[in-house]
Amino acid sequence: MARKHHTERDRSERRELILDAAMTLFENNGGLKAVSFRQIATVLDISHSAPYRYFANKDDLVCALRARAFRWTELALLEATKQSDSPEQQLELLAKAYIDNGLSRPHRYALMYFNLDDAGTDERSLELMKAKRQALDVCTRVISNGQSSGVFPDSIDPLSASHLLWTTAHGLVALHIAGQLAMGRDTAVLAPTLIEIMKRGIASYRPHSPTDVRKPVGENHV
Amino acid sequence: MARKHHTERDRSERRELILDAAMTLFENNGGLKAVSFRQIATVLDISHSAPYRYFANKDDLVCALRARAFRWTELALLEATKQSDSPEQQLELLAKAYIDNGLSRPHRYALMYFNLDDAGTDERSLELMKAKRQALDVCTRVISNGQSSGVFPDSIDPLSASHLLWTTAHGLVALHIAGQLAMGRDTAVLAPTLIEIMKRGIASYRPHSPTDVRKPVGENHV
DNA sequence: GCGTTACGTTAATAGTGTTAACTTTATGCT
DNA sequence: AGCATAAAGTTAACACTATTAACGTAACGC
Repeated sequence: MARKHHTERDRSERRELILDAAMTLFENNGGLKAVSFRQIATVLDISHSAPYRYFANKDDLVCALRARAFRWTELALLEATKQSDSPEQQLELLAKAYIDNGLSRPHRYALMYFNLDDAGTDERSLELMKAKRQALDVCTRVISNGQSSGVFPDSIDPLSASHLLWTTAHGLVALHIAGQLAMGRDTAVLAPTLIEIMKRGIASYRPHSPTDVRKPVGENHV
Repeated sequence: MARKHHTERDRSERRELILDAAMTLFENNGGLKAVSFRQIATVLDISHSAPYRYFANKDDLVCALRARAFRWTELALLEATKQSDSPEQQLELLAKAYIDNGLSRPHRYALMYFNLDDAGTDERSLELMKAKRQALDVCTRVISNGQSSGVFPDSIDPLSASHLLWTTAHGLVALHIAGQLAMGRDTAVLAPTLIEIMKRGIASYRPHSPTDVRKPVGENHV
């Protein structure tokens, strides 16, 4: 029974309702396997093909779920940066928040990353890309602020630096939740070591082309 | 029609045949979605439930596939180390081989890692763990050799160092093939930067208490 | 030769994504 | 007001999937 429609707001409300149900199924049962149009329809008490009016197919729905997960990540990162005003501490808090978030919610983390991107150009893919970008920007801004106030060396641009940190943190979290890092070594020990090494590495890093070095960096930073 | 049996060799031969078919389906169609017992049975001209005599279920079969992928990785890494006798060059070759391998075969890489480990204790899981461990050991040996000959600092134990390098390389490859690193930054540029930073970081790294890191750490979980 | 047993087969169950054809219903227009 | 329209929802169907049970069959050890 279609109640009301034609208003764009109502449509997206129902869309969100479907996503809510899908995300609940995902979180409760731990995995995409438990997320099916039929299960969603059951909990929402609608027919199993009704969600197709809102999502072209399952990939489309999953894409929206992933965007949601990235938005939650952004919120967690934003929350972390509010705990301090010092860019240096903010960066540390950011790393900690990111890693903790990933380790404590492995399925959600896998939802975001364990998936070969189809690199679609439709609306949903753009929404996903935007969500990813906004999460990353939290880090980029902190680095940018730190460089402006002279706390961080500006031998590397903020976006590249963000990508480097993201890459490093992702390696740690992804390997851990994939069960590869449980071979006697503990992630809790590996993480600080990795962070320490990255700090020292970045501090002493100079790009290959000498003209790019705008500011000499000392080894005694950190 | 059962021809011959009771000989363990024949049984594992047929098992390998099934795995061959599964892997071919996987590689050709790019993903686990195309790997089904029925498709395997079709190409092998057997009934769709025959493979169940060799694999308890699909997870079991996939587990065996993953072990295979790790064994191939080990072979690629071994091949790389043969290109040089210097541990320093070997480590560089290792990193390059690992990254190239992952980037050029994203689906196979995803098969290995994009998957939350059930941490099963059955025979198949042990086979998988062993394959992983043997691949990692290639790196551990190179580092160990380098330390013995004084080329690498021994401020960190070889296994920990291997994990660190693995983590770093995995972050790069995993993020790239998940499509997250295609935002203007090129992985080909990011990779050398990351390697450079890691080199500098490890070179200047000193553990907090020198005896701490050289010993494996117990299972204090996060 | 004969029973055991692994191997293989068919049939059936239950669940999935997806599409098509149909019905309902709220809305905007006349 | 009434009516056409288009969105939303429904049912039915198709073509897959994993998995299991019941049933043959052929090779091996005895």
